[in-house]
Amino acid sequence: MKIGELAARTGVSIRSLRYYEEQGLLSPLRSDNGYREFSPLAEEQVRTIQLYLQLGLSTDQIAGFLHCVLKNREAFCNEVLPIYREKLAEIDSQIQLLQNIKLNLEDRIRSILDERPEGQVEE
Amino acid sequence: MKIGELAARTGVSIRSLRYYEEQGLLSPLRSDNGYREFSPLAEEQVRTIQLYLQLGLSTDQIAGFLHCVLKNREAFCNEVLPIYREKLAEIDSQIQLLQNIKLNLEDRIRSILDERPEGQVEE
DNA sequence: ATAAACCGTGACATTGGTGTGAGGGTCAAG
DNA sequence: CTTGACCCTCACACCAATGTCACGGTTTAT
Repeated sequence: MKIGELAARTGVSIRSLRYYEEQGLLSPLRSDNGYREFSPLAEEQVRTIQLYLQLGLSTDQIAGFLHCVLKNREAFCNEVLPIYREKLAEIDSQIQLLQNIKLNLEDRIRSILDERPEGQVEE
Repeated sequence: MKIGELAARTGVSIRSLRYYEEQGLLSPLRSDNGYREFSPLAEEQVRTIQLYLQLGLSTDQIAGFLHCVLKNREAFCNEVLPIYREKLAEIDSQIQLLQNIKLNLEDRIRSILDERPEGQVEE
């Protein structure tokens, strides 16, 4: 199938599909006229890529194990687990950072409300 | 004081101080030779800017109320509260997103460990 | 044969605070 | 007068996936 059809089937933009190829995540054949020709398997492949992107992995990381997970169960691809763990640690520290900011903001909001029960003043 | 001294006092890079000026957060005078001349008050001003940046506010948002909060208590600056609330909502949704990814990652890690108690396989 | 709907590549914009380097003034001390 | 430590502006790089032009070739249907 051509790129437009793949885009329609997956909901992923043509631009992104071309980018995935550039990053080594897709390897469509080329027709004589230069058009990309995707196998039917590409559809699932794209959904898999999207799934990993939504986990916050980079195309670089995905490229490292995509080949394997398309053929095997994830558990058989040794690249995956360390990347998941690394990502999890990263997420945890981001959450921590955001929680701290959140507490800080809540404090400050409370202070303002305490100090100014209803009256307001302009600059 | 000149920019180098302000940078040394606050720990903020010269580059950043110039950027703050560009964003309207600092308005140093200029000496005859073109050098920026900061008042002693600038030191506290920079610390205040840093504080807001660490809350995740943009220079644009900070510019909207910095003038006021430097002269009054935050509670008297009406711009502040809505921005805090907006930021808080944003933070909450980011945390939510990260929590979802975290749960997803933990599930997937668990699946892999369940499925592969110890044996590994190469690609 | 012509228009509409595809496809191709290349390249710049986005986000936003900061790093970094080029190229060039200013000024104080030796 | 020279050296070194300041200062100035301008401008590109970064991160990374995606949007969006421009410009041009191909295919399909009328």
